[in-house]
Amino acid sequence: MSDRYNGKDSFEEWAKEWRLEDRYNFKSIESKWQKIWDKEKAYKVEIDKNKEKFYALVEFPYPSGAGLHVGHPRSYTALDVISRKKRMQGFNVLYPMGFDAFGLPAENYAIKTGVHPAVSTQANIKNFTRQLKSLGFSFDWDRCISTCDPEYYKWTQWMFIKFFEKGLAYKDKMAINWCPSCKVGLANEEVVNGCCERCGAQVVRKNKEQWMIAITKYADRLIKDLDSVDFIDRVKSQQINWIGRSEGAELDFGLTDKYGQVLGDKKLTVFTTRPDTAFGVTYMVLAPEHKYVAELADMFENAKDVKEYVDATAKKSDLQRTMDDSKTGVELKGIKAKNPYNGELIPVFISDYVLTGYGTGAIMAVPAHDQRDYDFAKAFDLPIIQVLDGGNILEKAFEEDGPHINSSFLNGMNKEDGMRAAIDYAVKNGFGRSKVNYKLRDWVFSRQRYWGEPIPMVYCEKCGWQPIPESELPLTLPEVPDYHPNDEGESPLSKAGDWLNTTCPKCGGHARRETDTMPNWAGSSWYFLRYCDPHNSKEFASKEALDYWMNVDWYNGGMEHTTLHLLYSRFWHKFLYDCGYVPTKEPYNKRTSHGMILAENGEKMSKSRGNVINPDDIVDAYGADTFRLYEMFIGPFDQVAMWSDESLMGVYRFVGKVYNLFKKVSDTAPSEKDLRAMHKCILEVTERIDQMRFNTAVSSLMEYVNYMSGLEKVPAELYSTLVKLLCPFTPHLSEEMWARLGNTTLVVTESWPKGDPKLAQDNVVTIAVQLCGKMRGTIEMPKDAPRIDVEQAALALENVKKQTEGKEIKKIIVVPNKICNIVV
RNA sequence: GCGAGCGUGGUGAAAUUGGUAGACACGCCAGACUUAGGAUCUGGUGCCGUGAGGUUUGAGAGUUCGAGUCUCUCCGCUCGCACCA
Repeated sequence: MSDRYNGKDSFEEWAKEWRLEDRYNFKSIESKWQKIWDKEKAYKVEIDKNKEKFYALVEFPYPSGAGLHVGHPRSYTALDVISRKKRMQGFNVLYPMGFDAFGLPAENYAIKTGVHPAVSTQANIKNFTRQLKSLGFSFDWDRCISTCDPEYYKWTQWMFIKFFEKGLAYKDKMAINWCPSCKVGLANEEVVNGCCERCGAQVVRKNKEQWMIAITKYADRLIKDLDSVDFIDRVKSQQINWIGRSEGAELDFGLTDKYGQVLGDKKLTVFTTRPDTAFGVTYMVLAPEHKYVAELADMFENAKDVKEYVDATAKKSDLQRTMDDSKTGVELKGIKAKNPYNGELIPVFISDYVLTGYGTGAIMAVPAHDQRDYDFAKAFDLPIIQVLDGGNILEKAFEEDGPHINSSFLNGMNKEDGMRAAIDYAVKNGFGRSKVNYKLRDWVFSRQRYWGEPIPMVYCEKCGWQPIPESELPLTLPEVPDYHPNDEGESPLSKAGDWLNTTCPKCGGHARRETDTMPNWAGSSWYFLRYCDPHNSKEFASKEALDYWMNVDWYNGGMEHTTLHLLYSRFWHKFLYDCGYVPTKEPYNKRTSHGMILAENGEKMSKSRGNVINPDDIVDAYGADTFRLYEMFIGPFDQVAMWSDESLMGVYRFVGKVYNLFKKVSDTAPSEKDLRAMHKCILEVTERIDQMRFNTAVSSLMEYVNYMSGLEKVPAELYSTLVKLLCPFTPHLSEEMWARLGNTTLVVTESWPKGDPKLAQDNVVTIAVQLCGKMRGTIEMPKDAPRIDVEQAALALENVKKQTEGKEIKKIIVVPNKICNIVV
């Protein structure tokens, strides 16, 4: 145990050293205990069925070249505090860390420097690991994983094959979001305001063959099962919003030539949430990309205008298309649509305000009750028929509810009855059906880049797309001559020579490998499962491990992942559940989210602004404990916070105060008042950690320390309780002071103090005295004093006497131990 | 436009959920001490007023013995989605 005694043989010899030294030397203290924890594997965890488990999870970082950001430790420290406290409370705590290691930056770095992504990624992982260890997090490092490790991505590929086998992964040629700067296709979730989430370049449409995963099949369950989990509200509502479920009906409108002659079996199907307004339809609109625009082109009298408009739309970016809300379009002259409710013939237009990807890419326009249709009708001088009573449609569309008018059999009905009647009529007459639509699209899963998981599929002329046999997994990344993607959207893997050619696993004939790779969201969709059993080479995780460790009890991460990683991984997990590979329907019991840390002036920290704070510098100058404690004290955990060097100093002073307080520790017995302060602090800190109110937990500790600073001598019991309560926040300092108190155990494995509410209460209370609700003074009373005593004491106050003189006292309200309010 | 949330000192923020507003910390002011350090310690610090006192939680109203907290109206801010039929 000489490590503990700084190399000295006994406690006494070591004590000689620190009794002289009165400066808080965080450097030697922190490196000393980090070494001891490492050596004793203080945070290693195994399945232990005699203990209740607790699985705490934080989002694993992408190991960027820039290293750790001050934002990372906010989340990591918070769950480290929770994990450490749970451990001290006797739980078997799994708190793992790993690396989400595939991604574009490593590849772009390779293009610039020629360094293989695997090499730079490994170097970055090493640096991140060093940084994380320097902060004293209680991760079980034996479980560290990396998504770019073939032993890991073998299972990512295996799961992709399961998606394919179940028909949920399919290849489709479709218009996708293309980032011309990253030269890569993007999922809908990766497009923010029409721009690439990663680089900010404007996204364009590109027709490409893509692997897709049918997340929309799970849309309803992804909404419904939110009821069974404890996620903060803004996460739930954002996910529900993103999935965008809306109920309505699909209606088929017949198509005719301009004389009303029916065009064979061509039907124009639309989705609407208000089929009950069908009597107000005065025209139809197709998205310019709608297949009928090409199929019926011969019939258009103004084919040239139509083509011009279609071409012009194709050139517009999504952003341009949504920014401009003036309504443009072209009538398809030569055809008409027939309203199945009243048989009327109405004109058909194309316009870019109708989106190709939502519903059927065609709408029935009800200008009286939809502002967009209204604007279009005004621009093209089309009739507007009001079918819901109310508003003033001379000015604008009436979008609220009112009784039906001008609507034949619907007249007089409210919305609910009208909807039912309209759909019943459509079903009976065979031109419609009720239908649920989602904003959520299937997941575009192909990336035309090198540094990702190869998609384990081959194409055979005879057999089509085939998965490679399981025995060939992992399909490792081949070497390529260069990492440049090209503008045609071909992956660097298309230059991989021999690797491309293989045999078809079905017929044995020639086959060619898929050259696209998976998105970086693939590996992170199931990493929490691998942590349960990270070294298993036969399964992605054993049933025993999954049964014991799942679910994740508490998952903290950024809001920016709500409609990306968090949604994808819930979907992925549900799929594995359906296949019988995981025991639970949802992966995470509880989800919380931390606020961002901004620079001192409230701006985002960024390299270009030059205002980035490097955790290494803070640890070097003030120590990990101060850094951790400061990040917990900086403000409400779920809100944005501004970095402040001056506030950091305040916390540093506090930590020094705790260190110096040790010199006053003595064998004296604690007084009743001392115990009150102690138990109050225990109760507050315990409760506040559970509620993630870390900033107020820290202020409780500060009050407790201020109390002790006022004492001549500090009873050892008070100080050792402080050391334990501080342990989740400042584990190094706590460990050192615990040892100096003469203990030979590790404080991180000690038990959490128990607070006694009875001992925390004072037997004298201060009661506020009010006159008509206004504060007039306070009185000291024994706790739970009888009402009559309180009233008398209150009335006896000088101030009260003066102001009640000659007035009638109507009533006196006494709130026990708090308030006495006299009403005159 | 739709959805979620917020508004309290010079600053970051507390407030046991309807019961002494401003805990804790930063900053500032005054003082002490010094082997001048990123010091440390003591006291003060919402605003107006020398004072007694008055006043105060974005603005206004309401409920209540009592409102930062509940209700309504308005103003302002943040985040997410957004021509989603």
